[in-house]
Amino acid sequence: MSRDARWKSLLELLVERGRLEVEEAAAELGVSAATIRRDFDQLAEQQMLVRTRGGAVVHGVSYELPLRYKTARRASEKQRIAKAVADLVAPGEAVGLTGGTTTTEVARALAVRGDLASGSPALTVVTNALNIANELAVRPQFKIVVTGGVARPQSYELIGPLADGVLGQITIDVAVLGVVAFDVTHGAAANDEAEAAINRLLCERAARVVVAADSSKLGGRAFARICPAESVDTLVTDSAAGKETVRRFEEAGIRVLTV
Amino acid sequence: MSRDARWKSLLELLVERGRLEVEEAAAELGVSAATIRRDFDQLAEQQMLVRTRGGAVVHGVSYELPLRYKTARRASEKQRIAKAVADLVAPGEAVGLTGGTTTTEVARALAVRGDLASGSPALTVVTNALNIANELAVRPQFKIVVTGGVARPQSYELIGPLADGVLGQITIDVAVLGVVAFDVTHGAAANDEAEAAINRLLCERAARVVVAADSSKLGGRAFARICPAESVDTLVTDSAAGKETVRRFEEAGIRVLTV
DNA sequence: GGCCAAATGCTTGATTCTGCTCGAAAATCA
DNA sequence: TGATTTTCGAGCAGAATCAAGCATTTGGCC
Repeated sequence: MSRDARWKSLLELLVERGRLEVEEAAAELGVSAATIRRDFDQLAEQQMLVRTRGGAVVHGVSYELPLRYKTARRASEKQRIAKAVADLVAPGEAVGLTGGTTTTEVARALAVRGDLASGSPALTVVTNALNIANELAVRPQFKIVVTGGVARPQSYELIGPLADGVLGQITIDVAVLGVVAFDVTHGAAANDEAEAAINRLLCERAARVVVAADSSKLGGRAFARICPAESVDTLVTDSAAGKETVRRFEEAGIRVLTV
Repeated sequence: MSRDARWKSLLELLVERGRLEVEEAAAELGVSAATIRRDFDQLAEQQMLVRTRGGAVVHGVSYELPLRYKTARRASEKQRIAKAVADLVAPGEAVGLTGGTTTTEVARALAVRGDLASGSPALTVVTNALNIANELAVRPQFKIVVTGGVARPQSYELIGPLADGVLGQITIDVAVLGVVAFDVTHGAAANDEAEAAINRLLCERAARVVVAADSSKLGGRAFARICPAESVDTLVTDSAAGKETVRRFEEAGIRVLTV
């Protein structure tokens, strides 16, 4: 197991449990305790965790936010969804991407789309997600516009009033929303109200709104509402979505793509 | 199999799996490990992936932040300079970082500064460099403010009027400039006029201005001027800087640190 | 066909990583 | 306080990986 994979696993276990012992981690990952100690020391040097005698604890008091670091769940569904979303974008358009694992996959799918390969800015991408901007920045076929703002703690999303100001100055063709819940009556929702506010603004500036959500997100609710279902034009989800669920979305006037 | 086809396959496999090992890829494509290593190196140079020992990972998901990046020229000078610059920042301050390899090292040096370890936002970092924001975003000890704007082609710097608007709303304690040339009479300069404009704005919002430049940058000129030498409070450079050069900066009222 | 440049594969010396051992320091318990 | 146990840190050897150089092959071009 490479060091990258080991570090990733260690951080995952750590945010999940809050604290991790050397021997415990060594047994779990199948490496020696000495290696784990070295890993802990190196991660501690980078302030990714705090060493304790015999183990390590998460840095600071943030016992929350496990999701960003989890190995993406439902990876293959997400990739299929991402591919389908990418195909909804025409060359030359301006597309807005919110943060999240699904939208990150959309960004990657856009990056490998052959018909965008050449031509100067074949696509304009507007995003408040640092990781997406960072991945696409060096590709010559993209023009990347970043909203600015304050990074949400331990996350890659930019939020806050600074971002609002920038978004007010642009319009886009299609907004792709990564959501934590999407329902006909409750609409699309995010975990954080500031995040939801940015996403809402992005929707308002867009001619078309696409929600990318695997089937586990459908029909649920979450704390911060982004927009009502009527604002959404297209939903892309996986084929595990129930027939009844799909029908209700379609009755609400939303085009549903299942992949 | 041609190199193009090989690169295409490698990137496809990489996007699909997230990470790829040298031997694994060599076996899969039927070429030698040396070729794969060269391919990985070349693709990494183009920022299409991130090299790790024994393999490569998708660009953007690596935790191996400061370790693999030893490839930059004058790496050790840059790291010493970066360390010294980081020590000029007091806990709780707001520091502005422009783009560039030297300032990226400053960001990494700040990340490993022990006295910032705890306390909520121990440091506020304002930057227009996507790579810096991305690296620091997950550290709980930093509050990251991104200027927004359009990514400069093939680079990580955000530029343009959108960034101006955001910078106008904030002030910072210390601005760290990465420059391509710095001279007593010609001032500090960058390669690109839009980049210089952002850097200038950052200076104007700062109480203190620090220029981080290795000795090869001193005494030269470059296309786009950022600010006159009088605007700079401190210059941090390496000990290879000529005595006469240093003296002239000091006579201009600039504090010079050589490391 | 002959030539040149680029790409590929192989070898070698150096670097890095990992696991193990041993003495020292720290924590626990009596 | 003192004894015991656990953990740490450093050093070392083996294995894996890397970088560089060199020979061979491939492919284009005249």
